[in-house]
Amino acid sequence: MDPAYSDQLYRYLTQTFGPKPDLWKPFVQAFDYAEYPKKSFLIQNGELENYLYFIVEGGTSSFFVHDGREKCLDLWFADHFVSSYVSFLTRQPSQIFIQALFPTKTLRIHYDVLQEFYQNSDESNKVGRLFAEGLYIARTQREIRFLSQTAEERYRDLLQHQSELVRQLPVKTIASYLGIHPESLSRIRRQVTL
Amino acid sequence: MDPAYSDQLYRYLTQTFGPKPDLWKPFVQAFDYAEYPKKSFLIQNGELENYLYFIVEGGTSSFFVHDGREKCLDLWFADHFVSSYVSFLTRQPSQIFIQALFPTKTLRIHYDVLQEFYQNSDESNKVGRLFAEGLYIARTQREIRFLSQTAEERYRDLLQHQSELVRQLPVKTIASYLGIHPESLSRIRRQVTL
DNA sequence: CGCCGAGTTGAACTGAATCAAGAAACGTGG
DNA sequence: CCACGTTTCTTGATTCAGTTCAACTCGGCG
Repeated sequence: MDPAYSDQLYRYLTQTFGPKPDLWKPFVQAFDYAEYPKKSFLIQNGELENYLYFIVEGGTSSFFVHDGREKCLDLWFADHFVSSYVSFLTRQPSQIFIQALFPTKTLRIHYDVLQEFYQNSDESNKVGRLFAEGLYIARTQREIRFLSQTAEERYRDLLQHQSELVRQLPVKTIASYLGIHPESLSRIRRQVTL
Repeated sequence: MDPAYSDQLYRYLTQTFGPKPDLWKPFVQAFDYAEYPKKSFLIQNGELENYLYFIVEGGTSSFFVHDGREKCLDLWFADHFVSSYVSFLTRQPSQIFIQALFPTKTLRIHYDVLQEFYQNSDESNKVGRLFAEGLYIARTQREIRFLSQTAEERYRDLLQHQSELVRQLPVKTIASYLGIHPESLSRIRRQVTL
């Protein structure tokens, strides 16, 4: 494994959760490298999620399929963690797919290894707590947006705050992230662009 | 304070997070009693959330107001924790209201006191992690339901799994929890009951 | 060159919102 | 304990956002 990847994870952890060299050194060691070609799956519906992935490069979409259409729950890119976290936590089969939107490089840690950290290291539980709290906050904010904004408002906000993302990703992916169908986003784009 | 309330919290913690007498005894001590009349607010929009509440008796609705209509995020009843948790965690003003649906008795712990536990007790971080993970799972499941079911399907499921709740709460509260307006739930009820 | 997935457009449709009005239930004070 | 005013619930008519289905275009790629 390119040690630069480990350094990237180490830096991310230090910046996000504080400098804890005694924890981060063994923690980073516990990750192994995994690469996913564009459109390949980190996990599929029905499988058990055994990993928490740190995205070194690339990006992923988390979605489930209903009536043959993809329903996106979130998108994650470099320097973020991704996982079918409900499956990971509950040890139940995943309801969702996670797919690489680009060729994606990850460092991943196995469930059993993370549990060892939680059992043996006090600080790791604090990190786990902060991580889960962050996910909860993100989900709540998204729910508030869905309950209070129209699809067009959500699209305009995305354009304003994540315009690179809108440029790089296909319409169908953006539409799914916004909770609408590609045809609808296509119409919204005509309105908004003109 | 009625010591029975502390016992109830102690029992809940032991059953949910495991028997940890050395942690639970001082932890339960750190809560104080607070009572909320029906329709009173545990917290209002714009205020900073300083408490995490354990509901001893009664129930609450967490909602924000958009275009003059209440948008419910969740309902919590006896033997559960409730808080404007995003405000509590981020120390930013609350976007939401929490209102007592019935006369409601709570034990509540102050933010500063909880932080002391997190700093001084290793196990408390594990509990905080498990708690946040549980909230994240609940939010995710709710988002999946919203993205894959119609309002009528969500109502039927609620009837099936939480019929007492549907009986006890006003239509407008149920409607808000289902993400629709009272007029729409009224129409759905006509369909479903017949 | 031909094909195939991605994006766009149109027309009809649908679930739920909106606005308005009336009926029922509630609680509050006299 | 009743009377009154205020919510709450229901119903109807209309509108609207987004879906559905189908047809067509475009750009890339084998």
